[in-house]
Amino acid sequence: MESTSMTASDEMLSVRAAELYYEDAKTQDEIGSLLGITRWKVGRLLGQARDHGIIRIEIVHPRARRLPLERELRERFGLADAIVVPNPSDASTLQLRVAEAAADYLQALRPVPKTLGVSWGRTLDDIAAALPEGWARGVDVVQINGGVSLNKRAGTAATTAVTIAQKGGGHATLLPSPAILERRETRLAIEADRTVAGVLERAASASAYLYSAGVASASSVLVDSGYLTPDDVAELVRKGAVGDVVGRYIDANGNIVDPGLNERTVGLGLTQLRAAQTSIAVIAGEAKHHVARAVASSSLCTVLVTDEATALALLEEGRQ
Amino acid sequence: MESTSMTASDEMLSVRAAELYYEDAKTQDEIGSLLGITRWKVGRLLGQARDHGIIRIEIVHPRARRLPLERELRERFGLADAIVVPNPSDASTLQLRVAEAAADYLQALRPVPKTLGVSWGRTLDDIAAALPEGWARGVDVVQINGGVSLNKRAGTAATTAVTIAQKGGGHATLLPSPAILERRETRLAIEADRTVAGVLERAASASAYLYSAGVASASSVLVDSGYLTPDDVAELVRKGAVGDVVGRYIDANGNIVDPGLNERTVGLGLTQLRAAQTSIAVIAGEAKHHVARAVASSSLCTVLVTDEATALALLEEGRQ
DNA sequence: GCAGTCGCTGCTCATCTGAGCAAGAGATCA
DNA sequence: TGATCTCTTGCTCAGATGAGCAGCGACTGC
Repeated sequence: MESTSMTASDEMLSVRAAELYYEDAKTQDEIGSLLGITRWKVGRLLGQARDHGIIRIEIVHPRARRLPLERELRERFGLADAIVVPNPSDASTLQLRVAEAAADYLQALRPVPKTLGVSWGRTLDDIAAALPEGWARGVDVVQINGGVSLNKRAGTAATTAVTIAQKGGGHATLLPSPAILERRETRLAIEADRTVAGVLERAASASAYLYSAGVASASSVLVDSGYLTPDDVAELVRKGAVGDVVGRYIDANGNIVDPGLNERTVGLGLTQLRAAQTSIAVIAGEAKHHVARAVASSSLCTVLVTDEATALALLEEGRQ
Repeated sequence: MESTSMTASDEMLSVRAAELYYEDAKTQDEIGSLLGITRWKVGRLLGQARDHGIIRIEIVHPRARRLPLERELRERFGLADAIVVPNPSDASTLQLRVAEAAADYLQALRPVPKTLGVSWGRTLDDIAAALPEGWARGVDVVQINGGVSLNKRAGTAATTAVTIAQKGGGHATLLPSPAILERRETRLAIEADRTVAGVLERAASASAYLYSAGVASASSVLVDSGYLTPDDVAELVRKGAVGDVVGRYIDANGNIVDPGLNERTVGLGLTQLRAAQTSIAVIAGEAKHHVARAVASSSLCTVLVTDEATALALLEEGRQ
C-alpha cells in the first residue's frame, strides 16, 4: 500500500485503464494502444490504481470472509487464526453468519480435537445448529462452565453440548453445577464432589475450547438466569467490567473485575483458558466490540471468529 | 453472463477461491493445492464466481465511467456513443460530474467539429465551465434555439455559448431571438429577418450539436423565463409532455406534443436535430429519466451523456 | 444392455502479465 | 557548466492465465 501521489493526468489514465481492464475485459496491450501508452505503463497504472484504492474488489456472498482483516488481526493480536465474515445488510442475520463461520472453522480444524470444551449461550446454540451432521468422527464435548438451571431456558446449555457432541459422533459430558454460587465455600464443596471434579478435570484437559463472550449489561444471560441482579452487573460495570467470558467478568485488560465473584464461579478459570493450545472465541456484533477487544488483547483466545465491523473496530485503535 | 447454477459445494469453493485470489493475491496454482483441486478448476470457479456476480469490482473515482452500461445503451438505443458516470454519494454534485464527463467527451471528440451547435441552460453552463481553456483549436459555436432575454438570468445563454467558443479558440454566433413567440406569424417574420436567418442557417449546418433537456414541470427554465405559464406546462403535461428539447416539448415517444406551440418556437427543429451526424444530449438526474428515455429512444441524439441511475432506468424496461 | 449424449476434468499451447533491470530524462547541487 | 542523483521508461524473461480439445464417466432412451 504505497502512498505515492499521482499526477492528475496519470490518475485519469489510471481510471480509464482500470475501466477498460476490469469492466471491458481488455488486455493491457489493447488498453495501451487505445490510450497511446505502452503496455508496461498500463500495468503500472493499474498497480497504482489498486494501491490508491481506486479499484475496489468485493466478494459478495453470505459465506464470504475478509482475508486481509484476518491477517491483520492475527498479526496485531498474535492469534493463531482469525475468521472475519462480512457484515450482512440485514444485521439480524449477523449472529447466524458468524455461527456458520465458526461451525465451518470447527469442522476444518486440524488436528481434530479429541475433547472439545464448550461454554453455553445463544451463540453456542447457533453454532451447534450450524454444524452439519457428522462434522467430526468421535469428538467428545465437555462443558467448561456451570450451566443454566434456574430459569426458563433450563436445559438449553445441556442441549447445546449434546447437539455438538452427537453431530460430531462423540459423547457430551455436562457440568452439573450452577454457574455462580452464593458462597465461596459452596463452590469449593461442589468442585470437590467427585462427579463435578471429574468433569472439571476433563474440561481442563480438553484439546480445544469453544466459547463466546457476553456483554456486561442488565440483559446478560447471567442476569436472565437469575445468577446476578441488574444491580450486581451495574456494580461490576462501575468497577470496569466490559463483559464476561465463561461466566467470569473481565475488564478492558482481560483481568478479573471482582475476585470475590470469581471465587464463587464454577468452571474453567481464565488462567487455564489462557494456557490452552486452541481456544476459539466467537464474538460478534456492535455491542460486543469492547469484550472482543479485551479477549483478543489479553490472550484469552488463540482463534477469534468475528464480523467485519468488530474486526475494524479492533484494528482501529492505534493504527497510525 | 451465464446463468448456470452451481452446486452448493462449488459455490463455497468459488467463494474461497475468490477470496484467496482477489484478497490474498495468491496464484490459481497455490489456491489449487490449498483447496485440493487443480489450477484449471480454480480458474473455472473464478469464472463462475464472476458470472454469478459474487465478485464485484468497482472503480471508485469521481471521473470514473461505467463502460458496461455504456455498451448496453449503445446497443439498445443504437447510439454512436454513450457516457455513463457513477452516481456520487452526494447527489448535489451529480450535475457537475456529468458536465465534466460531457466536457471530456467534447474535448476528445474526433473529428473535431468545425461548428458546434449548442442550446442553453443550467447543464450547458456547467459544461462550459468544465471545459478547459484551449479544449479545441478554433471551434465556432452557434446557438440553436432562442435565448433567454426577459428574465433575471438574461445574458446567461449568451455567456454559455461565448465561453465555450472562447475556450475552444473560436467565435460564438448568438441567436438574437426570444425562445417562444406569441404568434406563429411573428416567428416566421423574425426567422425571415436576415440576421436571424443567417444564424439559423449556420445552426442547421453545424457539424455537431450539444444540448440538454428539460423536465416538463412548473420549475422549467421556460416558465422561469416567462415564455410559458405554469398552467401552460400543466396543459402540456396533460397532453403527454415529458420534457423539452431545444425549447420544444415532446412526449414519451419523442413526438411534438403541441404543434401550435412548436410553430411559435424559434430555432433548430427536431427533424433537423434527428438528421444530425453528431448530436450530444446531456441528461442526468432522477427527474429526467422520462425525458432521457424519450430522447434516447426516438433518435434525438447520437450520443448520450448521463448518470448510472438514469442509464439503469433506461435499460430496466424491457429487460428479459 | 448398449449406443448416444452431455457435462466435467485435466491437459497443451499461445497469450498475458508482473518482477526486475538497464538506459534515459530531468532535477539538484556544487 | 558539469557531475550526480532520482525517477521514469521500455525492455527481457519467467511465471501465470485463458482458450480450446480430447478423454472420461454419468445419464438417457431404446
